[in-house]
Amino acid sequence: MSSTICETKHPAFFALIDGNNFFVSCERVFNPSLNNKPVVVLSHNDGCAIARSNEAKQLGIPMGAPLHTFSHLIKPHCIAILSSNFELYTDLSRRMMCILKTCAPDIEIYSIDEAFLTLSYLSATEHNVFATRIYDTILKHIGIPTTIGIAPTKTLAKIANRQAKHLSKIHLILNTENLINQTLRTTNVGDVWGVGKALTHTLRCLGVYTSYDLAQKKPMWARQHLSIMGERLVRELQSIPCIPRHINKQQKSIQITRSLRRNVTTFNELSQLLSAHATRLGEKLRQAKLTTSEITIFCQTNRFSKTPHYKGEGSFTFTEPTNDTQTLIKGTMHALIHAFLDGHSYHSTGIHALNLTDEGMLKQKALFPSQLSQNQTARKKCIPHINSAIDTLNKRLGKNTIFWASSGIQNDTHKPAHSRSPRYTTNWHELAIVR
DNA sequence: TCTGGGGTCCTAGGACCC
DNA sequence: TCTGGGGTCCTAGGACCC
Repeated sequence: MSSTICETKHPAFFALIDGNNFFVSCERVFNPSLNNKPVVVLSHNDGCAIARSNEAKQLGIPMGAPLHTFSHLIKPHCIAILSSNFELYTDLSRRMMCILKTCAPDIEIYSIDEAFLTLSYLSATEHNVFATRIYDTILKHIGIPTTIGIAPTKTLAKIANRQAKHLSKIHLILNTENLINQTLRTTNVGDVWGVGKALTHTLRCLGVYTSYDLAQKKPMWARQHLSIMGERLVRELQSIPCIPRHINKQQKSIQITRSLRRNVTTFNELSQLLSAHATRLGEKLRQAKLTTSEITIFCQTNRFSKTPHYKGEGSFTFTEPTNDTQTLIKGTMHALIHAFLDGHSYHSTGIHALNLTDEGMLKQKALFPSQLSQNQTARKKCIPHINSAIDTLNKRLGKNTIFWASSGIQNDTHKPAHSRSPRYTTNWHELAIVR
């Protein structure tokens, strides 16, 4: 798609493009038999619904619903239940964003299925054609249907996008005061981006029910009653952009958490699970070229169980920032000693890496370097190569081709019950076969 | 039986300093 | 009896997002 970038700046408009029911749409790209059928994609461990087709939404299956709360609908309505396939979704997302990058010079990827484009180089009369072309291009090249909302601020673009979906339209452009007000009047304040349950309650107590009501408030009123977030919201609803662009912001934390298919009670089992988490953390850090200097881990019992809830936490600070798997595992084990309490039945575990810094910083000498023997120094130099070799092998030959013995040989705590679709676009062994 | 995972931002309040 | 005050920094936890 070629769009001329004009020298003359038009008043800024924002476009929000998102993939409809993204994970379901990704599944349908390679499995057309899922079209026009209720489809639900489940979270890790098949716990609850994280994506639903429109047909599944019409059956009343809410976002985040635990599988057992709608399992009675599966057979009578022939609902297709799929385990999540994040490798496929991430790859199709990357492809979708690549197309968007060719559509506009200024793109801000907001999530796996959403991106904002700044349209300051287009005149208002061009928005309609622009949105239609984006929709057509992504559908043709990726196979994902999208919805596009265009408005003077990001918050209004979100509202436009939401309203377009309600009206079963491909796009909605809010470019006049009348249109904006009309849309705000029919949008509950709780449906505004940034307004959650707590804020909805507060706003209702203050007599604010629709987003139009909120847009009528003075920014100072919002600051007094709702803090700086509220003021920002009011201004955005009044067509004054004030959500800053996030440019190349470095990631601040990485976490890996999992709930388990069966509870575990022993230190040994927990240590194996957390060792696997630490291994995954190492992979993620190295992939992002980051290091961490502090980790916290937790192990907790089932929040929904009637028995008293226990959450054990422990942390570990490294003498110097690291992304070495073995070092991360050692730190994790130290932290677990603090967190583990015998006598509990643990249901979920996690590791959280903080104080992330650029990998390049590793090259800086520590202020008080530890005295290492010649052997230790030689080993230290080998560490990045060992990690890199393991990462390459696991990437090429499959996850866990090589793994640390501390993670245990058999692990039946994560296995999903439903089937994951093939990784059509990222794994040679799982390519689609044309007959 | 069965209730996700990975992030960011903001604020209140404690610790600490002078 | 009356036990400073103003500032900064850090952190835990809440709220929110997809």
